[in-house]
Amino acid sequence: MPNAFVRKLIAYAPLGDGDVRLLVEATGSPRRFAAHHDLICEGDQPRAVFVVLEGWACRYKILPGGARQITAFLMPGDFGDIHVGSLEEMDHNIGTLTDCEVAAIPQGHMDALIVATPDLTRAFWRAQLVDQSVLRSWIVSMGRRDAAQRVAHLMLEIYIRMRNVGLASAETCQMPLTQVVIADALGLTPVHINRILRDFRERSVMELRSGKLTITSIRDLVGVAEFDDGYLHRRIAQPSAGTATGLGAAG
Amino acid sequence: MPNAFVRKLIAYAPLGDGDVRLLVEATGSPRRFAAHHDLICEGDQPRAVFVVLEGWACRYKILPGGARQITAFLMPGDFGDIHVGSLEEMDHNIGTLTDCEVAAIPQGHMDALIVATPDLTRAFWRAQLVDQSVLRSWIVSMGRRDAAQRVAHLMLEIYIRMRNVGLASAETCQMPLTQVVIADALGLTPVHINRILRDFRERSVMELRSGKLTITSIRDLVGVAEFDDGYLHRRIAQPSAGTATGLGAAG
DNA sequence: CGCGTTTTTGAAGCCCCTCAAGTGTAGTGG
DNA sequence: CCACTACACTTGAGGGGCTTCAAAAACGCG
Repeated sequence: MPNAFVRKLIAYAPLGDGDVRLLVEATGSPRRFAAHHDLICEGDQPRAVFVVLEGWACRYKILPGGARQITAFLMPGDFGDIHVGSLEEMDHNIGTLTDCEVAAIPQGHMDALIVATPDLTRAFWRAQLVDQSVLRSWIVSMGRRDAAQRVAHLMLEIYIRMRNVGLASAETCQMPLTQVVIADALGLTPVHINRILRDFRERSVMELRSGKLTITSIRDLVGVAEFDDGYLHRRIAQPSAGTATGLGAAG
Repeated sequence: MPNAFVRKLIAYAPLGDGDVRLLVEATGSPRRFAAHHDLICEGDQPRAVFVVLEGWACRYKILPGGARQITAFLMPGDFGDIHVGSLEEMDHNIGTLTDCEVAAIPQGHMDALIVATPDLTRAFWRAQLVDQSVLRSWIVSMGRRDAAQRVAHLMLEIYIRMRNVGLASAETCQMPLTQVVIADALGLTPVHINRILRDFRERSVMELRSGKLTITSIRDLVGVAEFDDGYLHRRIAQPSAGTATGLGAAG
């Protein structure tokens, strides 16, 4: 079974054995990091593209008051900006949330990998577009969704992303985020996250327990999150069913 | 004087006459659009990369309840995703906010333009990284800054971006956004935006009047926005002065 | 001048925050 | 096996920032 990096990219474009071998070679010397370790900090000069093979990491910024805002989760298979080497310095931090296995692909190697074959090129481009789509989706959540909707939306996003790399079963997946981390991602307080989760648990919508997400009622969760919202306002209706939770990127 | 597209890209990498000619040719047949016109909608298949030469546009999503969230402003010189053609359909809308002059570069042409010369490649890559940086910056604002900070931060971002394409003077720039638009970008209500602006006006911090932004006290505005925040938490302090407002991307 | 859009202001209410304390739960060492 | 510690989770009470609702004033444009 190929690693999560390969599995993620295959979801964006069909990759031949040669392509897969290139990807595996590029991530051939991963390193292990403990939880809460910064891989790279604001102001550092980036030299390589990080690829998370195991565990969870995140992008985040710290504000003067000490508040933290997480801007993205990096789950198995996820990687940093493919062209990050053309920046003089990082404008945010990337740190592990759990114990991680991380490979660092030097920028020069990455540049070659992207154009190695047309399939790989397209896979990387799509991955990049999906990442941006998720960023926009987060902005929409923070701007126009209340706390319950944000939590529901994030949980669905995570569940689908985990499923896309083969790390989710029908109703559950690993979800090692603490309530503090969820709060820092959604722009809320841990206290309020706790109340939302209690409500979801009592209403049998979803449950977060000992690092595992269990979706009790996918219908209710999608309903709360208005997860299918984008489709409602299209000029041309798409009658295809099941697209709401089948997307590569979260709505 | 070259168009805003050229001016923006030159800010990211030095471009020779040949490069400039390629860019001017690519945007040679712009079209005019009235304000409040959708250039492309959610669900549409993208075929070209839009380049805003004059006027303002924005990316936005509409939620089931009818609420709008703007996820990015496209000012003169700004353009859409350079690889958007590898997506089957748009997941958000792009619409004009004012009368606009917009060029559409077909995806195939764009693919060639990006790799035409190393300088152009780097300019496009950096522009893309800055766009993502701005997206992350918006997430930070929505998550961890209060209303006054968000307004101040957005105004500074816009002012600097306008200055980068030569469209700002020492203290002012055109800013044709209504308070409703600002509210839809910051995840607030127009009523509250109005109160924030009144407060800034009364405290002689900044003023928004008849489509023009006037920064009365850049010091106060930077202070309110905590615009320099990122630098405070670097591992290695950078003693260089004046970087706070000299960045290509807003903090 | 007349009309639509934008801006402005007030009053009341709710969502989420802040502060504070208490309850698990896992790991460690005696 | 049980203290002890550290961390995460849980719950309550009170307050504040922003929203909602409503209406009037000002602006821009034919």
